[in-house]
Parts: sequence; C-alpha cells; structure tokens
Amino acid sequence: MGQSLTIRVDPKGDRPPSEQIAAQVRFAIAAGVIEPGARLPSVRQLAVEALVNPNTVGKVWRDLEREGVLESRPGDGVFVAVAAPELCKDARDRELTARLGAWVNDARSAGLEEGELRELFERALAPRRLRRVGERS
Amino acid sequence: MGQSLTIRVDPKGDRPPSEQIAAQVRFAIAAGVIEPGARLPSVRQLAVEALVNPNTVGKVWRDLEREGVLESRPGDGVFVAVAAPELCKDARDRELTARLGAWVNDARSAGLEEGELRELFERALAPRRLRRVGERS
DNA sequence: TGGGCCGTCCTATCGTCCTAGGACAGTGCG
DNA sequence: CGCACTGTCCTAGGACGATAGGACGGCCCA
Repeated sequence: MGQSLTIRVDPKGDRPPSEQIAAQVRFAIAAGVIEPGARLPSVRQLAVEALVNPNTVGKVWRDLEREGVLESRPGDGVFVAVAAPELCKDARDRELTARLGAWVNDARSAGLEEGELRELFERALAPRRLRRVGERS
Repeated sequence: MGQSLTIRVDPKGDRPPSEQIAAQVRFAIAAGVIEPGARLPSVRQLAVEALVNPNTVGKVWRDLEREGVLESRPGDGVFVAVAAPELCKDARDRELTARLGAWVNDARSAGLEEGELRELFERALAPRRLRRVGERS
C-alpha cells in the first residue's frame, strides 16, 4: 500500500506524455485503485518518478480538475473528487469502446473476416498460453 | 472499378496524416483491393483528394518504397511492388495484434474482467444488433 | 522535338507539444 | 511567525510534423 499509484510514461510513444498520465490516472480511479478523497502525488514528485517536466504533470492535474475528476487545493495537494469514479468509468468505457470499434473497423478494411478477428482476440486474451509449443504453463 | 482507392484523412486525428495514408495503402494492398503492378494516384492528385500537401503524399510514397511496398518510377508514377501483399499482410497482422494487445492490457488495468472484455468485443463486432436492452437475442 | 505529367528535392514557415527555469501565493505545521 | 511544501503561472526554447511554393530532371506521347 506504500505506493498507491505508479505512473509509467513512454516518452517516444505515439501519445504525448500528458495524455498517458491522464489516462492512467483515470483508469486507476475507474478500477478503484485510488478512491475519492485520496491524495495524488505532488506535481514535482510525480515529475521525478515519471521522468517528465513538472509543468507536464501540472497540466494534467489542471485538465483533470476541469473534468471534475480531481480537486485541487493549492498549498495542500490534489485529491480524487467524489464523483470521480462515475466519471472515470464512463470515460473508460467510452474510450475502450471507441478504440475497439476503430480496431474492428480497421481490421475489416484490411480484409480480415470475423473468424480471424475472433482468433486474434482470443490470442490477445491469453498471451501466455499457446505462445510456443514447448513452454511451461 | 473507376476509383481503385479512396483515401480519407482526418487532419485532427491522433495520428499524423502521413501515417494515416500509409496505413490505408498498406491495408488496401493486404486486403487485395490493390494488386501488384497497379498504379497509385500521383502525388499532386492524391494531395487534392485527401486535402493534404503534395509533400506529405510524396513523403508517404518514398517511405513505402523504402519498405519495399511500392516501386517509384520518376516521370511515370508509383506502382505496387510484387512482394507488397506479403509485406503488407505481415505488417497488418503485426499492427493489429499490437493494438489489440495494448487494448486488452489497458482494459485490464482499468479493472475490467475477461467477461466484460468479451462483451465489449461482441458489441464491437455487431454494432447494429443488441443496441438497447429489450431486444430479442 | 515539345508540352504535360511524373517523383524528387529544397528552403522557409507555422502550430502543437514538451522542456526548462523561475516566480508567486496559499496551506499546514512546528 | 517562519519554513517547507503545495498548485499555479510566466517566458523562452526546441523537437517534430505539416504546410507553402518553387525548382529540377525523367518519362510518355502527340
């Protein structure tokens, strides 16, 4: 319980660091890893951990406050809002649905049939099983 | 048959226009919509259709030629290479697998169980059916 | 041969995002 | 009170991609 939250940022990912951080925070709240009233790492502290600029973290905190997910108390810290879980679950479902819809759309336009989509999905669900032939379970 | 290829670019999408065009071309080749030897739209022509800069299209043609997908004959046009379908199918499968893997990873970190993942997947496969609650199965 | 189309290349400019470093006011605690 | 910590704000700069406009040589066909 010491570390309630671990943020990982890939500086050369296809999505900017600020969005990566925001998405991870939203998902953590939706999953119940962080609960309303909980305090988040400070701008400078998380900046060191995630290897980003303090301004980048500050921007995320500000954006999430405008969404109603966080409550910022200058001089004290930022905290998870009461309505945050509901908001984040909605946002999570919307984002996951949109991404999966785009994936299905792209896969179909690339000539894959429904059976192949299902096969890829099953493989993605169980990446540990049926990896190679002779592998310890 | 008149229009062998229609490229759509969303200027404010999360991915840059050049990558959107390259992905659509690769997918079209993988799907068999365009076959080896076929001629692609000219840099200037596609630039007008897709509402992008000719330099952007030129960059895509050059990148895809370095991949071995296209063959550029200056003064004549760019054409689908013989080995392109194989290359594009591999690239397509790798990209779709990676994207779906990332999706499953994110969905799990957001607190969703395997059953919920399957439900979202079924819904994405059949967006027309089971829209609302009270519907015959 | 000449005109039109082709891909390529060049320089310059713009917008967006992250980085960098500093300054400020508010809060909590000893 | 005084100090450490908090979020916020400001200016400046760089990286990256797209845009803009032009110039070059190659290819096809009348």
